[in-house]
This record gives sequence, structure tokens and C-alpha cells, in this order.
Amino acid sequence: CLAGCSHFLQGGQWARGLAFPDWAYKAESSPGSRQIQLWHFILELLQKEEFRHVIAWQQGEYGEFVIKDPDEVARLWGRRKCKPQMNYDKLSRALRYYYNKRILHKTKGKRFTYKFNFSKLIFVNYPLWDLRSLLLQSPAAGGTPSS
DNA sequence: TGCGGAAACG
DNA sequence: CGTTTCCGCA
Repeated sequence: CLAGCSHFLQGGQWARGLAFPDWAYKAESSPGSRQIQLWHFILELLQKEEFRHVIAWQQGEYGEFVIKDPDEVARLWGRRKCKPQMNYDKLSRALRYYYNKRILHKTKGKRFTYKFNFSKLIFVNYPLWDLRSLLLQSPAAGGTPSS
């Protein structure tokens, strides 16, 4: 697991420029380290081309993504959190807890498809310069996130 | 497949 | 608090 967590420890300076810096994984006020959150991790996978066959943005719907390989996403998540027994059943339960928090909601009828509530979540958690690089990843984002 | 209660954990 | 684990239900 240490090997699997190495890129987490070195911080988020991979990908073009300013994608996800270290502070994105920490609470605003608490100085101590904080474990990565699932939606951070999902965003992280979504952002990297090498995981497009595993998870990807859904064309057309803004903020919507499809988990193409649930077992693999669960395996990756389990490795990151040092939880070898992780599976999609458990991971999806964690995703369901996001419904009430308005971080995510399910796209009904579409298999393994969820949607981020960008307006509620991202805009308050990310500064504008960081938000832009994030939204560029979404195919439905026409370049201008209208306030 | 997807949901949400319940208990447990760090 | 944010999951992880387990489960009954639809």
C-alpha cells in the first residue's frame, strides 16, 4: 500500500499545471493532515486520461460521469485507502452518502452513472483559477462556467 | 443494480 | 465526521 500511496504523499502536482495541489486534500482550517475523500479521488481519476476506460465524463450532461469498470475503481480506491477488501458495493454506499450532502446524485436509469453537483460543491471549495482547470475536463463545459 | 438503516471504526 | 462493513429490501 505504501507504494500505492506514494503519489498521494508527494502531492498533486501531476497533470498539467495547477490541477489538484496539496491543500485540496486538507481542511481549510485544520493544520494537520487529512485523509483523501472519495469525491476527491473520483475527480482525480476523472482528470487523468489513463483512467478513461475505467471512469469517464458522460458526454452531454454537465458533471455527469460513468463508472465503466466498477471493480477496478473499487480496487483503486481500496488501494489508496489501504482497504484491500473494498468493492463496488461498499464504494457505492459511500457515494450514496453524498446524496444528502448534495455532493452527488444518481442519474436514474443510467447504469453506474452519477452526477456531481458542481454548483453546490466545487464553487465553494475551489478558487477560480483551480476551478477552470477542473471544468476543462468536462466535455459539456463550454469553457465559460456561468457564475 | 440500487437504496438506505444500522453499527463500527479511526 | 467520512467512510467501511453488512444487510434486508425492491
